Amino acid sequence: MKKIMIIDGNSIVSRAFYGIRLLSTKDGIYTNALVGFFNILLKILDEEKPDGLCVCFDLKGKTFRHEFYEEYKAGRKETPNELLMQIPLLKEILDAMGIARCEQEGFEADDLLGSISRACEQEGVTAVLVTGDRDSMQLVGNGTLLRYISTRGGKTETTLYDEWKIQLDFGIEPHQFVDVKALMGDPSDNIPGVPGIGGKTAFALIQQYGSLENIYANLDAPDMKAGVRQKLINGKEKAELSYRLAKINRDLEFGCPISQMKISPPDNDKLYAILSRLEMKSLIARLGLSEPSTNAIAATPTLPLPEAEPVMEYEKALSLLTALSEMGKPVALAGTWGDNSDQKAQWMLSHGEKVYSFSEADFSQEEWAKLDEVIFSECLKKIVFDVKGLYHVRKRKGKDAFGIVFDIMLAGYLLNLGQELSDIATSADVTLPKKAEKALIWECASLVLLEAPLRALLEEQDMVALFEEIELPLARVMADMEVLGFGIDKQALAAFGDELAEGIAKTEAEIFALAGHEFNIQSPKQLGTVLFEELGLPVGKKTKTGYSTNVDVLNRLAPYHAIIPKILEFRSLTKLKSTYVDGLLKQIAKDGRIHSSLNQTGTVTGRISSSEPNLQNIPVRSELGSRLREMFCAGEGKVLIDADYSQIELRVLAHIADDRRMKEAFLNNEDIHSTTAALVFDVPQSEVTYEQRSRAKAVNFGIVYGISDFSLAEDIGASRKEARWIIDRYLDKYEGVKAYMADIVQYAKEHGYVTTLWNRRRYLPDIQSRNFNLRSAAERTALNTPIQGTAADIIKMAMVRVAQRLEAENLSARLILQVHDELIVEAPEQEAERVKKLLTEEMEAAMQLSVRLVAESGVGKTWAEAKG
DNA sequence: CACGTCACG
DNA sequence: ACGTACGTGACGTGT
Repeated sequence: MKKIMIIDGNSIVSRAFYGIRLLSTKDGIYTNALVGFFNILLKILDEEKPDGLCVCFDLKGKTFRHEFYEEYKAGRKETPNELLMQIPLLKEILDAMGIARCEQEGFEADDLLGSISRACEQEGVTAVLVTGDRDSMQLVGNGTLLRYISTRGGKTETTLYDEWKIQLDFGIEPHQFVDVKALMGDPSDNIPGVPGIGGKTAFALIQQYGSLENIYANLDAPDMKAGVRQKLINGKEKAELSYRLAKINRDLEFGCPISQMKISPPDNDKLYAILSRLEMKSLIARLGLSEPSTNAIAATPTLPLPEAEPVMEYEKALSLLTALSEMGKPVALAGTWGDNSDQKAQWMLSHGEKVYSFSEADFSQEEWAKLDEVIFSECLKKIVFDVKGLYHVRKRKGKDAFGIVFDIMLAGYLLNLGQELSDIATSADVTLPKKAEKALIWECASLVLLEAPLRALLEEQDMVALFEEIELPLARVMADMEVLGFGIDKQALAAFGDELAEGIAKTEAEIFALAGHEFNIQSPKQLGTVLFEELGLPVGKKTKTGYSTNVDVLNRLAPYHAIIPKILEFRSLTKLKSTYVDGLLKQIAKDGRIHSSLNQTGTVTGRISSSEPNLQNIPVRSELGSRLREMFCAGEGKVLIDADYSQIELRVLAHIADDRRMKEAFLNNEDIHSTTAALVFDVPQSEVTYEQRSRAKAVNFGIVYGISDFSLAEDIGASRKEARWIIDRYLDKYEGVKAYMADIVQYAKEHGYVTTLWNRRRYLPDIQSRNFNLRSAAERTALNTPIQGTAADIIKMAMVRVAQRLEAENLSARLILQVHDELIVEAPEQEAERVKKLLTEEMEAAMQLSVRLVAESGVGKTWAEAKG
């Protein structure tokens, strides 16, 4: 046997349990953890294709508890009975499947994993540990790999760790996890750690000093913070104890020889009986149990990983690159580079059969410069993973990259296949070579295998234009935007922060006076106690954990007590200070600007998202908050040009729904909310009241989101009946919209997905659900996604067009930010008028709809001014 | 780490 | 009869 997979049964089954909502058979046997466990197991078996398999369990007296042990629950979180009951069933199924189990009285699953993998290392067998527990990271190395399982939003994600990946993700060696845990402790494992030292400090200390021992040997080091030093001194004993507790025992007799971990054929009849009793039909089908001759979990041969062929001779390298360019078929490109410019680069290229490796170290400076130029030239067509990341790498070196024709990450995003290379391959049914230590060769070999199948899928789903005309060129534009960043007036921002701090102190004092004592206003729990128990205010909404104290609730309470407006004021002030002033100050880079990250593959609708910091949610609606936009400014001698689409989502709706009245309103340049009010309330356009217009506006928004009378009533402060009447009137007047709402839901039910005008696709599995809530949410999504997503397509197209025109016209103005329906360009003052015109033109021409797209623009030194 | 809250489109 | 609008990201609290 060459490779064995060792599964932490307890960890995986509990991940599965919490990842899937409670399911039960008609006899009331819970099965969700079982279903989830086998989904995960089959998925990773398929990916890893090991020769042997073993599932470990710990036996720590965790058996079924009767209800009179209820008091247990009051304290620590105990494993719920619904999960415990499924564990014996799991073992039964594993036995029937012929999968080895390993459990030793008094041993933790961790120790079993550690000891079995140690035995594998001694026998030269690769051990792949499968667990959702970070503690096992310490076991990685010497041929032991770890597949870390996490569940996010019901989806299972797996990450394969070797030493290299651990170093990359955590910045430490695998064995140093013991030292880190000794410092930070782990309450769930009763490991105390050093009091006052959390994860961040622990990792930083170990990264700096290497080990616990070395930290204590260097307590007097000048860069050791005094507070940390004191905590370390006080907690020395606890640290040493924690170290012993955290270290996984790898020398246990686990009483189950590795040779017996071979996967044996399942007992068809027995397995069939158990699974049908548990109503796990899809597993029966996946295991091919109706036909006992087939065995779906048997290992199938896997692709060999090619050896990398180093190209070290300059002439040979050049002729090889020329040959690859002339082949006409794109080649995969993967590489490593240092963050420090003095580190040598290594690039790998592959056309499918071989992987060629080019190391900077093998060439003279001149030779390498030439090779670098050829590799990144337009003639050599390349497939990469994360093209935006590549542009950044190149920029850091002062270089560019041309000829990138395919990005597996972007294709995986558009095709809804997942974020990581191996997820994408699995979802696209492409077999990759086994992932080995040689990560770069693997990546390069995998990229080239994925290109053709993904391109075929893009063609099949009519997304080639979206990919080639929007997303791929957009990646370059976004990379430029990230590098440019947004200028900010640090002094003004800090001064605003001081102003807020004064206001906060004053408001806080007033609140304490009104409440009669001090408390933490920022704690919803404490605030709830003060408002609803001490002051006896009427309880409106409740949350899962207590009283709701959100804005809506507080606004309703405003008439009852003078403390309420003060709390609202406090909330808005602290929000501004902590999230915006303090948050933004922390993010100002050395160049005095803010460089947020723009994520091209993060949203389900096709929008871009912004983070660290998020510049897409800078306040604008409140007067005080919008002062922040005065701090966002253009550089010396430059101005900002801001343009936003007017009513883009409703225009898209008018087009998609092909609604006669709505299109007419836009063609006549009418105020859409007034028109809607006039139609719904049956008054002449000129006599629409403020109140009517504002209600109509809420309905227009509501329609785009997939309205319900309840929520509309909530929003406009009307009765549910009244809201119902308004919606009905609306849909009678806008017949096209009414038909669209029915049609799109029908479409989603038939196809399982909805699309935008550029064929961006979103799958809606819940549209078939028998659960009313899930189904309704999916129906609203079916309504909203084509609208929001098409608007996203349009502004992305506009960004590409704007960037291309700026370049074509030799202007030095550049896009610096996008906020969903708004683009911000920074330009030298003398370019302002030209750019303003160009910007609105390109935004309006980005897509031809049956109604005009309209963009409105402004120019100013600050964001506030430009938007005004 | 989950939750509540709130900022934006 | 159901429970209640789409999509994001950041912060602070508390388990």
